[in-house]
Amino acid sequence: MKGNIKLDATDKKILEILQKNSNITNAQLAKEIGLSPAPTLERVNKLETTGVIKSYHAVIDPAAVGLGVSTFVMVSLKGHNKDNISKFISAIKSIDEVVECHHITGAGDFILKIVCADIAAYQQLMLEKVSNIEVVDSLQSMVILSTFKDSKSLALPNQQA
Amino acid sequence: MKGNIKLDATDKKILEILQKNSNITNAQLAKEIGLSPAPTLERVNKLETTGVIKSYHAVIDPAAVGLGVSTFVMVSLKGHNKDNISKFISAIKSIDEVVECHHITGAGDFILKIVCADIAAYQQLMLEKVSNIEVVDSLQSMVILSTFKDSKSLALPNQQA
DNA sequence: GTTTATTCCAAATAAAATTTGGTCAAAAAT
DNA sequence: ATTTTTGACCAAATTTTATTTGGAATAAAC
Repeated sequence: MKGNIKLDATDKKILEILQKNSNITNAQLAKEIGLSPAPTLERVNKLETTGVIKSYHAVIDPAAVGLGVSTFVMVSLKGHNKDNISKFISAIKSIDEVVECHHITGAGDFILKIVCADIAAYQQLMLEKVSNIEVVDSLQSMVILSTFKDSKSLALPNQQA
Repeated sequence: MKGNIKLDATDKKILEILQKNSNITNAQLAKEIGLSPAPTLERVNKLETTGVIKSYHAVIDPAAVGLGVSTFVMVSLKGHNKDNISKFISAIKSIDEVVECHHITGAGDFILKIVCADIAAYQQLMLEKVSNIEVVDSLQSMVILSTFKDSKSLALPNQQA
């Protein structure tokens, strides 16, 4: 039930613009895509109700709120069975500093993205929370030294419906 | 010049709410934080002008627009000098499918997040674009099988100003 | 204890979103 | 081939929301 929504060039323009800046007014959006406000709004509403647009978020500067350490962590589990995986996932979901958790192919089983205040907080988080999840076997941390690209826009492919 | 902005409990509430849903009306936001619309708006504006809130974005469903493959790629460069690093970064910035690029400690030098249509598109992207960056030494791909957490909200730490 | 800064509210105003009614053109049906 | 239906659109009215204003209350500075 996904991927079968037809998007024309106008819809794509809307998605490109709203991914870059969702605080644009409907009137301005209408002007940029070359339509009047009424059908523009209608299209945006349709994109929302069909689930193409999932949500809208403010992005904050981590440094400005005292979040100085971001990391990726590769996690290997003790067993790869469904039960262990769901135990791991539910434990991870309760840790606020873990902002992403993906099941992956390759070296590890999961990759996490963690954002927290400083190295001390990170150490404590890893020792007291992540390491303590019983099904966790090994952890490999990669500390982010600096971020050169963090686009909030996905490049839209040429539909192959 | 970062991290020295004082945020009280009300500001934090605002940030928590706007990270979760930036499309809330100012009136509703005011109600949720227990203030009237005027000072609420004033606080939001201040958070924007001081750079605490960086931007606002719509999040789209990758599957709904035909983006079926997401990966992390660990990249090692041939040399770790400034010149090679800046060559790599500028090449990466021009590839739309690369949505994130972080300089990291640990196994590789950089980690990328890539989102594209399918495995064929991914292969082509890697072969024709990423591998072709001259300073790239080795690449290790991790394909995302499924995503269990992708929070757009950072957990705000207790200020230590 | 006065002044100065903030922070806030209620109410007025301005701007924006949303609805409405109807036109037009393309596609489907007859 | 003509009619009907459908979908997308626009202009303008209406409703909702954002924003400004002026002033009160509070707390910090002097």
